[in-house]
Amino acid sequence: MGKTLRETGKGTAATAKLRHAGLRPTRQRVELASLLFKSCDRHVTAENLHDEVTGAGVKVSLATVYNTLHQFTEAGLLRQVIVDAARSYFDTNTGDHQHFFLESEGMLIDIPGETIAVAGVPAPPAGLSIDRVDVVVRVKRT
Amino acid sequence: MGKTLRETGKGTAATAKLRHAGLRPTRQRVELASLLFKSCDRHVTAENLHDEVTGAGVKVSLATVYNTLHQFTEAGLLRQVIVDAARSYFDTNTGDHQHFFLESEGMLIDIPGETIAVAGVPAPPAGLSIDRVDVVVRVKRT
DNA sequence: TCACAGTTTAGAATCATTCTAATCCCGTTG
DNA sequence: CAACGGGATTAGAATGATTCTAAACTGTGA
Repeated sequence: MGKTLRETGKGTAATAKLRHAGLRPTRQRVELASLLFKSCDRHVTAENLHDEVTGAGVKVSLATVYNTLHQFTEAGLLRQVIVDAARSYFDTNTGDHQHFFLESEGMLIDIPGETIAVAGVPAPPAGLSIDRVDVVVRVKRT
Repeated sequence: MGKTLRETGKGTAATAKLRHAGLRPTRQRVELASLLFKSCDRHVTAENLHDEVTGAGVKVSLATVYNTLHQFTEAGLLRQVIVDAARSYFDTNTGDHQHFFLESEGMLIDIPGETIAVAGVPAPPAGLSIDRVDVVVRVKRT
């Protein structure tokens, strides 16, 4: 206990990632980035991540978690997934892919980008261009 | 002014639709159903529909609009569309189809069901079955 | 080390939506 | 046709996620 960032090695990777993204590596951002990017393909909500970081004994306000999630998203480190009217999810996988969504448990599962093919998307109405195509496979317990 | 439901002919169609759905045709529900199903392929939010019915000089509370939208959805008369974290949309087209969504203006546009083909959806994890596949084509002004 | 612009934060504020409990009214019964 | 009973409506409070505000704090370049 009482280990510093340097001692745990937490800082290095996360700090570099933040600097690359043009974000000042503050204690809170480094802490959150460490949690988010330690493992791959994570799906978190603000509340969710706040509990996690708090549970790890680190003091970060919920407002900062919201701010940080949005900043990471703008910086291209995260992607926001809209599948539930009740809350927003953030996905550490920013590449081309889709999702299974189990609403009853708020669970998201990645589907690799090459797996699903969407054909026949019509040209959008005049004056509009396609930003991206989202596919959500809604599932339920059998 | 001062026309009754019978005189305007509003009641008949909407009333029948409500009865079929097993919903008691109250003044508010008939009024809302008339607005919703007068034209095809409408996309409304609760606030949205409340303004419309209020603007038409009919007094319906926002709570009732919410209740009614959910009841209509459960009865299969409407379908809820989740594309925006900020609010819920309800679609009078309950058939198989997808959407263009212009977030900046909260505008939804139907894409007929046969138009888009989604191939390669993997089998869901054990214990889960597919409920439905939603495709949202997010567009922006050019 | 200093200063300052960018950050964090507690708490208030906001927004959509839901809940509550009282009142109302549709449809049936007598 | 009036009474009744249970579903429906409603105003207003409550909720829950998210955002805002204004003050306190902290990386970072000089």
